[in-house]
Amino acid sequence: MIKKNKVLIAEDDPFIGMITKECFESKGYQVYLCEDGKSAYKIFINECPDVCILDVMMPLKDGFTLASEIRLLSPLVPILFLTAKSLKEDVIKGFQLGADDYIKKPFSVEELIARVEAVLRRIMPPIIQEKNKAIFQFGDLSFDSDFHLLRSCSDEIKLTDKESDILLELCKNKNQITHRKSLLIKIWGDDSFFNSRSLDVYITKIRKYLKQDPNIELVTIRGKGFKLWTGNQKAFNGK
Amino acid sequence: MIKKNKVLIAEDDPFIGMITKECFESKGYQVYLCEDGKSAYKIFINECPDVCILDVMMPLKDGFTLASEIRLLSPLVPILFLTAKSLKEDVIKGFQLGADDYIKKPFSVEELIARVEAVLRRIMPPIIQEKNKAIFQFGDLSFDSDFHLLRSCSDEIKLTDKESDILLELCKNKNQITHRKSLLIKIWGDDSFFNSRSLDVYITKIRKYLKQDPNIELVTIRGKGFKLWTGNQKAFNGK
DNA sequence: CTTATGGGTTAAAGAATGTTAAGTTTATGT
DNA sequence: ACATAAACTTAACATTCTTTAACCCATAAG
Repeated sequence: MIKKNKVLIAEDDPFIGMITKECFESKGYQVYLCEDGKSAYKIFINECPDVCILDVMMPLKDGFTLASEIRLLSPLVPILFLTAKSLKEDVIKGFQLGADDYIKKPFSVEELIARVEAVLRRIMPPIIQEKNKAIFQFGDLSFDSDFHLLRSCSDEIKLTDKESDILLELCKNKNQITHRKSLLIKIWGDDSFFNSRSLDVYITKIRKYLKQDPNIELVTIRGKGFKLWTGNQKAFNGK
Repeated sequence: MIKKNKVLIAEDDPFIGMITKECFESKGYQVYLCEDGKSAYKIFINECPDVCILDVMMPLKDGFTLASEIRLLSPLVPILFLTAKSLKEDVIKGFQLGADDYIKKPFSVEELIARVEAVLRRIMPPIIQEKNKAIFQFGDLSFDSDFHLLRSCSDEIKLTDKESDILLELCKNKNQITHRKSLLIKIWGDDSFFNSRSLDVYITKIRKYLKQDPNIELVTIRGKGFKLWTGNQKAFNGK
């Protein structure tokens, strides 16, 4: 399981705070929301967030002061200011305090998230981006999508790129439908006639591999797509 | 002697370009200014700037296209967009292309510089490690790119220039993909058919050298490029 | 029951890459 | 400047992966 990134949001406008929190949560972040600088500082100490989004004008302790205190504790944690103050001098001051971005209100939450992710992308070791360690288990088989390996108790098959890409999509939707069109777009970029036939060829190949475990079925849903079905749900002897 | 940071500025408005250039120069940067996307690409290849500031709407090649071409060549160089297009969709698109910032016109040059420096501050340590570091370690091997030496505990191989150049690029992107096209352009200057075959020959040679350590793999990513993979990632001890 | 359509399967063609060796160029020592 | 070895490129052939083609069957609609 991938560790959630923690975001500290210090914003005294409850409406903006709530909306922002929800959007970040829907993207899979762990959000810590507070409405003043002092409690933000406490949260920072307790939670060690991966990124801080600070309003500049806040009760008890303003964002600039808070940022400089945070910088003392952690010289590297990303800080983004979020503020209505758009004077050039304020922006410059924000960056001098070691900020990574300075976003003027009103702002779009999508843009804020894009900016946060731009910073995170910068500081995350590339390994983490690249390898999200995706190993799927179904029936007696396990599929390591990073290494394109399909393992059974008895042996191990190296899949080709396309085979692996397609199986990955199917795994992501295990026991649910994977739409033909969405597969085509994700793997080939468009859903032309030939690519569609190509997909069928790969489905045949993948079925051949999956034959190893008779409990696994790659079901066709005519006119819609495919479903990777791991029938034997019941034989779940508590692990 | 501190090396000047090189800034590529692609901006078709001569007035904005000039002002910006002068400001960066006064701050001690080496500036490469051009007014269209095609010449920007050429400058990028020749000069390997430390940061790129790209206008989105430019003659001959737009900033988004240019950015994606640059990303192929260099997955890490910071890119900042500079544009009058402030639609939310455009901003998001910019960040999706791997941009580090997206600045809407009109802007203050001081703010631009502050933003560039915020990004440079972020990446400086790794850049220095990656760019100027002459010695790479992976597995049981170490590669000294200055002296073209590949060492293992037992012996030492002297690589030829091309072998070394290619291995250096692969090392810079250790555990990440190195695109075939980017290698061809960086090493040969163009990606013709014959150079491409030549590259394959070198890959074979390098693989032979790397065989000394079974944990190191030079994986091919069909249709994309290669990845120097050093198996022993040893966990990621959090923190 | 008939037909059009979507899908299954296999084989062959095509494209990308791997490998080795034979040419060609470049650098080096004399 | 010359011979020579090393470095590099081109060629040829092998292998692997992907796409196209051909033919078949199953199912839903009329």
